[in-house]
Amino acid sequence: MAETGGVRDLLIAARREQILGAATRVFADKGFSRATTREVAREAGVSEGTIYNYFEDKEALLMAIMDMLNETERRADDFREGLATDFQGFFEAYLRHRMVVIWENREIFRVVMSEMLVNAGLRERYMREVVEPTMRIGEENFQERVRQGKVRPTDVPLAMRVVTGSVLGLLVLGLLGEKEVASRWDEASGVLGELLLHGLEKMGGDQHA
Amino acid sequence: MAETGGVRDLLIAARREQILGAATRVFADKGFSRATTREVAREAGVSEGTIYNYFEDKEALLMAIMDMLNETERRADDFREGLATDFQGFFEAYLRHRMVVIWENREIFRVVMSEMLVNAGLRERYMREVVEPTMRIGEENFQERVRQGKVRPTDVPLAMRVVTGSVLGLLVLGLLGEKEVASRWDEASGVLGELLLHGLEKMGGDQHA
Amino acid sequence: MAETGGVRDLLIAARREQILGAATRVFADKGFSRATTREVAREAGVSEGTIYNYFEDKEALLMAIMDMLNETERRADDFREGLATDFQGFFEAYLRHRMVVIWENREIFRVVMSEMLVNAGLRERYMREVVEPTMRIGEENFQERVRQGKVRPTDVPLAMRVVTGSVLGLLVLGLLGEKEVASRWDEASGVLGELLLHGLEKMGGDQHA
Amino acid sequence: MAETGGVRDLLIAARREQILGAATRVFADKGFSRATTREVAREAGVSEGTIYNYFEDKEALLMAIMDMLNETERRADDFREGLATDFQGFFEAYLRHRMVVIWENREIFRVVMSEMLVNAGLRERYMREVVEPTMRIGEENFQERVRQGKVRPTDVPLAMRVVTGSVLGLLVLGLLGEKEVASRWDEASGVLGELLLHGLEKMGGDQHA
DNA sequence: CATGAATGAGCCTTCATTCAT
DNA sequence: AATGAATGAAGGCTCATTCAT
Repeated sequence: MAETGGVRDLLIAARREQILGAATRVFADKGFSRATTREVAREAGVSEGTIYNYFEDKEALLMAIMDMLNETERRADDFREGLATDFQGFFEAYLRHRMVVIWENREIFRVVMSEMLVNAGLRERYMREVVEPTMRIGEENFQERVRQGKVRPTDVPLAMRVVTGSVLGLLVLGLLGEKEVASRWDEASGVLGELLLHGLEKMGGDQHA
Repeated sequence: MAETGGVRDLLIAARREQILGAATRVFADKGFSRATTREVAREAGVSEGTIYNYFEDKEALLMAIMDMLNETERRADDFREGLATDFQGFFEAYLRHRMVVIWENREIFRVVMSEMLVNAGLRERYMREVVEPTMRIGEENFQERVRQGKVRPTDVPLAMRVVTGSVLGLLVLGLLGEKEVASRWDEASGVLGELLLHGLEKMGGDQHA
Repeated sequence: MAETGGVRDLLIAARREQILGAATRVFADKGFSRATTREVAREAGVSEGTIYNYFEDKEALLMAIMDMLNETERRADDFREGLATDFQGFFEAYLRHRMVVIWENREIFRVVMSEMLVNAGLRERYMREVVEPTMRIGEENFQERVRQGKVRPTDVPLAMRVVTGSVLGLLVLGLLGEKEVASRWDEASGVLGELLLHGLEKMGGDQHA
Repeated sequence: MAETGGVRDLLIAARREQILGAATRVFADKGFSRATTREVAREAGVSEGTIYNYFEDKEALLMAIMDMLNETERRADDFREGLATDFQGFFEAYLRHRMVVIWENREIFRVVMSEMLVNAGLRERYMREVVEPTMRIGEENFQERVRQGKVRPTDVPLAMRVVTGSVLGLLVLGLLGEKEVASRWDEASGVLGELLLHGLEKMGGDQHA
């Protein structure tokens, strides 16, 4: 009986995933509001009624998609641990990892970001649950690096936002279909790391002159 | 008679602006699809029917908002001209200017970006009309700077996207309500410029060690 | 002053006709309900507001068109007078005349008939003002012919309807675009007269056997 | 399972009929354009949305009503077969039958005819699908009768239109509410047959004199 | 649990009519 | 008298949600 329940739970979870995946695809294609439950159902291969056995309403689908994104972020953050020594190495590896994970989940980002931009409630929830914790941890790390003298003394909070934002901005460019970014995503993290670490300007000299 | 026509044209243009402003506010608040023409009309202080005397349909409102953004971008680009000498000075001034303009038009960006993320047609039009031309000009500029030896030799196309993306990403963070970015936008361009020019890493070397 | 008034009246009448003609064309093309006052105005070469200086509302346009048809019928009826002698000659001439007049006004019939079929009020008014008087006069004429022994004794009221109906039916066929009827309308009155006077059946013959 | 499907199909067909009947009544009463889907729904005893589960749009209701009429005509035409001998008997029986069928479906005719008069597309479809085939068959029949010497040599195409038109005209008179025709429809076919077969004119000849 | 027909609230849009110029 | 911008009521249609099977 317990095992039957276990199997059933697995089936239920699988069905949920199936519907959620379909919803992500349809929402990404049409946008949340323009997407219809009918099309989500067709894409998932179930009837419209079935969706309501797994989700309270259409909005709950969006929330569940957002939760997937939170999961992703949280897992990605685990990466930060145990990387105490080499700053440049850490930074580049971190960027690379984050960008890989983000790109894999880009369609989820697409849906969630599109809605967040025009939905204050969603936005606040995302900021509170995802961005703020991430920022706080990042800032601490950052501050520590400054204290260690590894990083140029700067406005840590804003620098943190610049780094985060530059990754986010590349993602957005990619989601908008920018061809260079979309086709060379893997290389982009290297260039981004290089710029953020060493800057554009050529060493040795001619600046300010 | 000519003046009457002139006055009339002004009134018509003003009415158009009035409706377009209202649409921008409502769309930014609710999102394009959730926004109703009724609410746009109320916000604009006209009747619903009047909207349709100035715009073909609801989608045309979105397109007109997008056109405002195109205008903005085009005017901002004029800035690039006549700045041939000091790279660092040019770059910082350019960033500052772009960021001011972008932030002033942030609600327009909010609406357009939200829709573009999930509307392929809009996206392609924006890429073709705004992003690609901007990128092309920027790349040429960039390339020239590299040739002049002012800028570290790098992957110019991707570096260009990184710079563009970092501005875009800060904007998105601000639009998402990130408090640091939103409240210190003016300072952000300085930090961004510093990072992009000189990098995070402290000079004189302990990297890799 | 009186003459100025006369000239003015003529201008007013001409403008009325202009609008009414435009309305007839547009209504005939789209149907009363689908036609818009805007299109009537454009077709008439006036502004929408002007229509309302000449007609109470859109329905009044329809009523005025119907009145044109009443006029037509009344004038056509004058024909009946002073034709007392030869039945066959009278009948054929009458048919020919009626059919010419009807065909000339077919677009008016098109509009009015289409609306009457689904508008009880209009229908009743038309029956009362046009059909019933016509029928009454026709029946009297008919009855007299029977009394004179010129016409086969028959059910005069129904025979009257059959004659009227056969003309009406040809008109409807023509309005529906039946090519034979539409292209050979002038010949149709002859064939109709022949059939109604002498019948299809060959004389001297094998009927009933 | 098969039977369940059968029952479901029957229910679906019944629901379709229910909506179509309601649409016919409402359209006949108000005209297609003035009729509202809301009123059709109320008349059918379903919700407005349900209409759209069975018909593409409001126009599809009209088309389906027209199809009912096509069906009717096609079934009525079957009558023509196997009636080879007595012309007068055939003709009278044919008229009687056609008129009964037409009168039974008069409200369908009302709706369709009203729209056809002012809708070229509908008109052409009806001419092509219904009138032209009917005319062709009728003409052949007619021609054969002439060849057999049963029918006075005449302009067969136009004579065919006269016969068809006279039935159509009586229908229109009836639809317009002409009391004699409406209340004595059954007798009308007899009078019509008599007139079309033998004509109005008294035999034994005072014609032309 | 799955289904999909039924529902009806609500949206975009049209258009007859008004009225200030 | 002519104009045409403004109005807002009303209609066709969509779609999230419910529920009987």
